Amino acid sequence: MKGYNYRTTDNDPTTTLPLWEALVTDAVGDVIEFWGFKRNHGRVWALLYMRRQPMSSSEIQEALDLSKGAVSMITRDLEVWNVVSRVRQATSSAWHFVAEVEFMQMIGQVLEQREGQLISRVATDLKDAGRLASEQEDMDPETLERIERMRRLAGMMQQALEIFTRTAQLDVSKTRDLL
Amino acid sequence: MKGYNYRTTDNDPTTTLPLWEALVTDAVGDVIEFWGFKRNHGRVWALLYMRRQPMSSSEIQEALDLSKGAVSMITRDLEVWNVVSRVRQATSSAWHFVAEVEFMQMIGQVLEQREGQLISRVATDLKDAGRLASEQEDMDPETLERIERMRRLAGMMQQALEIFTRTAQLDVSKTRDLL
DNA sequence: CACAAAGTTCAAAGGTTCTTAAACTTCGCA
DNA sequence: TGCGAAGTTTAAGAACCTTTGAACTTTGTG
Repeated sequence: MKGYNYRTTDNDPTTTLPLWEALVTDAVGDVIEFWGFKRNHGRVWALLYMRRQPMSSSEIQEALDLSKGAVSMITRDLEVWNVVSRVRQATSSAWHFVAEVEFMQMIGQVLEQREGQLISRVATDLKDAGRLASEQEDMDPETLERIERMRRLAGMMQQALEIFTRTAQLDVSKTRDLL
Repeated sequence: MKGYNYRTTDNDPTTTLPLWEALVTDAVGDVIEFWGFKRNHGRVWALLYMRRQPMSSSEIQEALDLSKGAVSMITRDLEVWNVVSRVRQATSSAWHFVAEVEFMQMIGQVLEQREGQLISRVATDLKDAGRLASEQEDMDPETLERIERMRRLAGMMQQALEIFTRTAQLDVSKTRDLL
């Protein structure tokens, strides 16, 4: 269990997260990491989601033990993905952040575009390979067929992933009131 | 475009793959890497799938420019996942490898188990977090509700991934004759 | 405008994962 | 059994990704 950061028994001068909050932020961090994002993207989102109160960069930094630079980069990513937004607080001149709730939707979108790029590159490469192979003399026609099959395999993966992302978003909208 | 390894114009003494084969193996390598496997798992499988002929370790090693140890480890993984099998050739005392065709199925299985472990760990952690939080005095009941919601979020992801893997396998069986 | 606080950037450090190469083990065969 | 070839293991290090920290830029305020 790596990276856990909880209040120790001694009276630590730095403000650390209570264990239950650390468990939640790290759990979300692990899930999001599985989907190819950074662990800290999930940790920051989860923290903001739990504390309704908008939090400043320095509060996030302290709570999750990150550097100033890391908080800046992570919040920018989350903002671009529309899962966090930046608000002004009357009491302070610094920006504060709040969590949006379309988390699954965001995962779906980002996966879909990452995967779209990949698949189109793969499709081009396999098309090129097929063309080059067929120009070859003494080329086994079965080999050409096998290249074609791999192309279909790639297409199938794309379809399957699309189904996944669509399902994820459906599930979310079905339970929108829950999140 | 990283890692491409194709025949250059000069007459290279080492036996390299013709460009079209390199395109195919690398394309499959990229796809498989996206799913969290190693690029070389995909490259080896694709090579074996294209050449029907069973290939020895040293042939694979030379064709894809891998080390002896790498070929040993990669073929072991592929064998464990049942996408490659080891056969004896009359002409040689060395093991030879052939590709099985249940490639999507394998991806689904491995993802499902990896993801199963993750989700069950996350579920426990969130349950613990909820328990600890509720033991806290002056705990906001909305916060408890939010932890509960994240637990459902994790469950939804599990479901969505299950749907994905099931769909992938369905797609495969629907087109079994194709691959 | 000037200063301080907030926010951003990026080279370098720190981690993690992958690959290699050499030592080691196993296998097949005479 | 003994030898060479085949196959496996693993420690070292290469490659890759993330995070840090310090310099730099921007913003807000007196």
